[in-house]
Amino acid sequence: MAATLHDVARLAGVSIKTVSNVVNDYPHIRPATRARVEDAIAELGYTPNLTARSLRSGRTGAIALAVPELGLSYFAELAAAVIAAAEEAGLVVLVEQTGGDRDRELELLRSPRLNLTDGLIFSALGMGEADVAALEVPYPLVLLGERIFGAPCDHVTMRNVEAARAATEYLIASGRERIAVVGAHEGEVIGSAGLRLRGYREALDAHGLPFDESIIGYTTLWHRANGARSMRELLDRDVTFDAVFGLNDTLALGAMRALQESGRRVPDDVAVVGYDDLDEAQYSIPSLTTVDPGQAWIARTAVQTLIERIEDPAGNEPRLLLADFRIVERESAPAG
Amino acid sequence: MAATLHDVARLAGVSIKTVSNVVNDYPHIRPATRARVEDAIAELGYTPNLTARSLRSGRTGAIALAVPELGLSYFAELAAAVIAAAEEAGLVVLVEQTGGDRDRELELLRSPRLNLTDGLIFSALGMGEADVAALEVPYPLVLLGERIFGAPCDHVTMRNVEAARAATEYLIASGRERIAVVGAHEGEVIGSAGLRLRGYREALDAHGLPFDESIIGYTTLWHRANGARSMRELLDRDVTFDAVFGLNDTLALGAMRALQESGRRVPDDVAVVGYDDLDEAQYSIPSLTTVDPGQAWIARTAVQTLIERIEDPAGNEPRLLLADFRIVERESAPAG
DNA sequence: TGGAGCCTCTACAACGATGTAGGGTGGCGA
DNA sequence: TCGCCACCCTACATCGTTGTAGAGGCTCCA
Repeated sequence: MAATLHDVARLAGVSIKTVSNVVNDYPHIRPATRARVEDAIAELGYTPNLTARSLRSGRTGAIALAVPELGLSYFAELAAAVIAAAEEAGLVVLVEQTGGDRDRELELLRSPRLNLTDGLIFSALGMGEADVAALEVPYPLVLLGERIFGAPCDHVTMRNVEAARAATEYLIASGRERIAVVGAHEGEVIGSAGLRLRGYREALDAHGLPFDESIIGYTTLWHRANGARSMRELLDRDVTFDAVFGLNDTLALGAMRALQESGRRVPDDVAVVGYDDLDEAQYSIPSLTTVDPGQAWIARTAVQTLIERIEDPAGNEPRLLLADFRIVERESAPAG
Repeated sequence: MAATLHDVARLAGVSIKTVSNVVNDYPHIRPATRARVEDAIAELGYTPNLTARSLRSGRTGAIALAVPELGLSYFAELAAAVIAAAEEAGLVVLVEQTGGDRDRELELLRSPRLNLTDGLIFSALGMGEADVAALEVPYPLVLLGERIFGAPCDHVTMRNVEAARAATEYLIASGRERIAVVGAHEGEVIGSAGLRLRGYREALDAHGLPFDESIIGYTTLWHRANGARSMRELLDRDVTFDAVFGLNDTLALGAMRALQESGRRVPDDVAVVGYDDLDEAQYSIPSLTTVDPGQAWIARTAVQTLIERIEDPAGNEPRLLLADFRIVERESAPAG
């Protein structure tokens, strides 16, 4: 069994509290005592039991991160950034996958498993405005994503509408007029899909271009496979378009794949723009023009904000923090 | 503050142990008592404090997973599979990133942070045979990867040599004779790179083909960017080859990118085979022929094995468990 | 009628750490 | 010489839970 304070104390001939004081750098300890205790610690290979410390202190030193699925590159990169930021702050990260399923998300928020952690960074995908009450939880919570605004907790996210509008305007500025969309969600207005589609429509409106339902591709999960399938459906419809806005990079990459299979050249026949700036977007053929939505900043800010909430749960009013974005020009859609 | 057993007990007018018994489905409780306790639990919204339970029971219900980096798709997909398998067993997963750095790996193995968990699934990348002693740890440990064999712990991994040999033989069978490699590690023989290179050489030997150092591309981390860079270096050397074996898919995808940039057609001029069968390999242009190394099985087996070790730490001798592999034929290298 | 044995419940100790209160030292100034 | 204070250390209670021992009441059979 692992050594405890008790074992060390007995070996060093002091009380357990003195050992605890040595471990925690309490100043008033005679150098001789300290040395004796440190020797005993080294001899027994003592390390503090974090579970016991947690029980006593009410802090675990761990935070939870809930994402739909790590198999989706966007969330893998998000998790990587969150874990790195947490590590710098001395925290470890417990990762949960919800599958983007509303019921599992709601269940997770109430799950007692979370009390192994000091707080939660929660990327919602299935919940909607109606579930806002479920976010009123008795632990520090930072919300990511865009399903819900006006939540009773801090919210770190991106400027979806503005960024999607900018991406669409970038295509328009390069001379494209029939811009298809891949990845829209039927009837959805509150999630990434709805907001990005709104930005797209705003850009069309601002430039006097018509919104044409026949070049909007609908899908469910934003997988590569769905991007390719959605594009094939558009191609089968026999409509014309000279550009595609993929509502995220994986969709755009899948769509690009389907376009090229069908004999279209990218960007000559059809320009393609994505959204997320995944690592992979640099290495596709052609490389993908996309929106960098500020994910690195989001991860750092989410961790930072959660830490503030943990240290001061009452704290300020819930805040809404928005990342800056920028268009990353690559081959799939050169600037006009 | 959250309600405790004590609060529930007072409200229901019973002892805390009785409440504990209700919570834990101990059978001998009068229905009337049980109902009273359950009402009190509902009224106070009591949930058990897992930290206290952990301290008492010595189990946390969490396991740790250490990988080099979630930004690498292979490890993201591995983590997704491990978390899913753990969830089925009622465990949560704490994810650590080591960056593939030997010192950080060694530090992690000794870290007291791990005692928030019941055990560790450890994917080593920087450590070598010399560090085998560091794997003698006082907690259940399952090793992944191939840096170290003969470790004093269970080891779940893949048949690197055989699979790489099969991939190379697949290329040879399709008529290729000058097969370049991307992703070799200078002088390394014990890691994935060394083992896969060995399989490659075995295949060449078995078919009487010469091993030619001039068509071996060396890199460090297996990023797309390094695959592309390594391929550009090969192209600059002005050597000839009619196939490329990327030691993993991301390298192969980066290499394919560089090949096409230089005007080579894949697979007509150069066939490309990868290793890992990432989701992405289905959607590249052309889609990537690759080795499915049995990752899903590895994830399930690692979790299963770790659970067995947690339940019976003495248990059997350390085992070496090897996944089956298969070649997945796609466009980048059609069968001959 | 007197145990034996089950059912239902309680009191207490323990997991390993830390906060609080307080008990001895010794030095120093009055 | 006394009292005060700073220093060093200890004893004990506590965090919220579960295991152990056992108390009391009941049924049932001899």
